[in-house]
Amino acid sequence: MTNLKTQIAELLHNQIPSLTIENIFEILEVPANTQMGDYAFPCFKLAKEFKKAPPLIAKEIVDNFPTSEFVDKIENVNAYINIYLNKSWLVEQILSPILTEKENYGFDNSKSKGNIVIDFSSPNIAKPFHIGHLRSTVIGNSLYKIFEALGYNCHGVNHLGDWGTQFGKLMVAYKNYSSKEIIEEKGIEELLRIYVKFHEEAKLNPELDDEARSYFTKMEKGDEEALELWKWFKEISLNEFERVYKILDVTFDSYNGEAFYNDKMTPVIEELEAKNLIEISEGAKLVRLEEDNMPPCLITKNDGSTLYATRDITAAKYRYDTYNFEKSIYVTALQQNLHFAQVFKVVDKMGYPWANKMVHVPFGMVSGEGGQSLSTRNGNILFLEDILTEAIEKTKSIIEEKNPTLQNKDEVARQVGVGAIIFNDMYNSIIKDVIFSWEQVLNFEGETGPNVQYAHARACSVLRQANLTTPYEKIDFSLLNDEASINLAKELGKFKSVIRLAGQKFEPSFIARYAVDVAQAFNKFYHDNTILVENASLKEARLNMVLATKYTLKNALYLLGIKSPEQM
RNA sequence: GCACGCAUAGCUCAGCUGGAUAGAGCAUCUGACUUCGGAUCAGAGGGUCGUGGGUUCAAAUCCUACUGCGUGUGCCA
Repeated sequence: MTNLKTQIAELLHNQIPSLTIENIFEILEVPANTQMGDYAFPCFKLAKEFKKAPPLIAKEIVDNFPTSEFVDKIENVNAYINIYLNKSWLVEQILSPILTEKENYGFDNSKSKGNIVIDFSSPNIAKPFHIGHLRSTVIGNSLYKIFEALGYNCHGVNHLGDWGTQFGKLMVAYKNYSSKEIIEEKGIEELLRIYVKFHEEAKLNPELDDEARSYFTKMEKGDEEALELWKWFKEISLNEFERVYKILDVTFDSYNGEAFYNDKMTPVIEELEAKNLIEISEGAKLVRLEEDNMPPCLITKNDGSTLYATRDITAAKYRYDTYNFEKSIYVTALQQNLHFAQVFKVVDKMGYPWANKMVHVPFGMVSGEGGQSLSTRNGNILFLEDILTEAIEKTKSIIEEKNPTLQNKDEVARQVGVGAIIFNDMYNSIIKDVIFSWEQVLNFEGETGPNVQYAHARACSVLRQANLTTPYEKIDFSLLNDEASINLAKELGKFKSVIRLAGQKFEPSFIARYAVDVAQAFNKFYHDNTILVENASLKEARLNMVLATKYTLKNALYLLGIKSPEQM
């Protein structure tokens, strides 16, 4: 499509030499209504230069427009120049590249554009994986695939929350409310119970918080008993996480969490001091950010132990040294906006020019129906695994009803059920808050993941029933001249520019919206046209359209981290 | 208080760096192939784009003030 648009821009450039092809390209638009052509060029901006009314300019350009093999008609409506392309040329221009690239359509697999580090998922150890962690995991995973498709070499980092005062809390809780035996038996469930209990008790007994802090300080100083417990809790949690990542089909290149930076922070603090950025206030070390309109960034507490920001600044530096990144992306909830603004600013003040390559990608919060919060501390939790299980079960019952003879139902149910959850989380702009609703998550009709998967499965089904023999070079694309076919082709042609935009805006939702658009255009095409017709050349032409749709849908879903079963 | 974010149909939201009658899905109602998968398709109703100013030939989109909601704001992450 981009190619098409460039060619139109070149034609117009011959008529309006004062504008560059790039300028014209930018002004060119796709009209809201196909009745108004395939492309439109508004002439308002030419008024000053030509010193004429825009409609007159439009008319002159149209009158002098040379005949072209791929422009069927060109006319002006007021100040707009509407361009109607030759449809068989249009369809061929779009479908040929797709049918050449096949499974790689849309993807630049070169890894030639440099490194990108994506910090995502990053759950806190000792807390179960709940619905709130899903967003970071799913969005980060999608951005990883989007940037790979754009030609970058991505590195997924699971910055585990495996260090910090919370461990002190857990240790105090363990000593007071639990035992080795119970935790060995119940695992993370018990860790959660005592963590919640700790917060309840600490409200009445603030000394508990002090005790927790001192336990964490012990950890930082290398206390053996404390570290032993820490290691144990971490193992229990990692097992749980791995199970969920497997269901979601998400992987990481590194699990270097906060603890990994424990022995790397001292040099960074010294560097901050050497660069005169540190001020000591009430016993704590901090970096003043008043002139940047932000509160100060705490580097160490008054007992000398480190904080979240200390570890993130250290991690930022480590990642640049290790990956020499073009971008370093942090996918976390918007509550952390200030934190990352501070961290980025401190890195900037340290004089590192790559500070502006760090990006925080914030997303909105998930709350329960009725708006209750779902925080770990108050124990009001929707466990992700329960949600996934429920979605998979529901999918299975739908399959039993609609397609009882399907092979490997369990695996397909997993792909569709999980796809529904993932899709639901990324269909809207990620900054929007999400109110978790079973009704919405388990709805598989309309703008949903299963709906897109269904369109893909239908395409596969038709292709299975036909023998596609003619190579696409010999297909007569002029046979695909009905409105539904042309609209579908146009939709398919947008894929690459959609991926580019999704990357620019860090918005997987662009891909999700696009997948729905393609599915809808395909459903319409499928409904209006019988594909397996007698006329062999018409059948082959339509089958190639189906094939191109299949590649596009599958690849779009892939970018979201969703599988495309051939049957469902 | 200050900072940041959000505000479009009954509900959930699109609307690309301003452009021609503001679009989907859900929900409600009506209808559809004796052939390829009805998790589909077609149609109907439903809008002072939070409010007031401003910039512009042109504003849901940009600027500004206000209102409402959310988040954050020195020793959690």
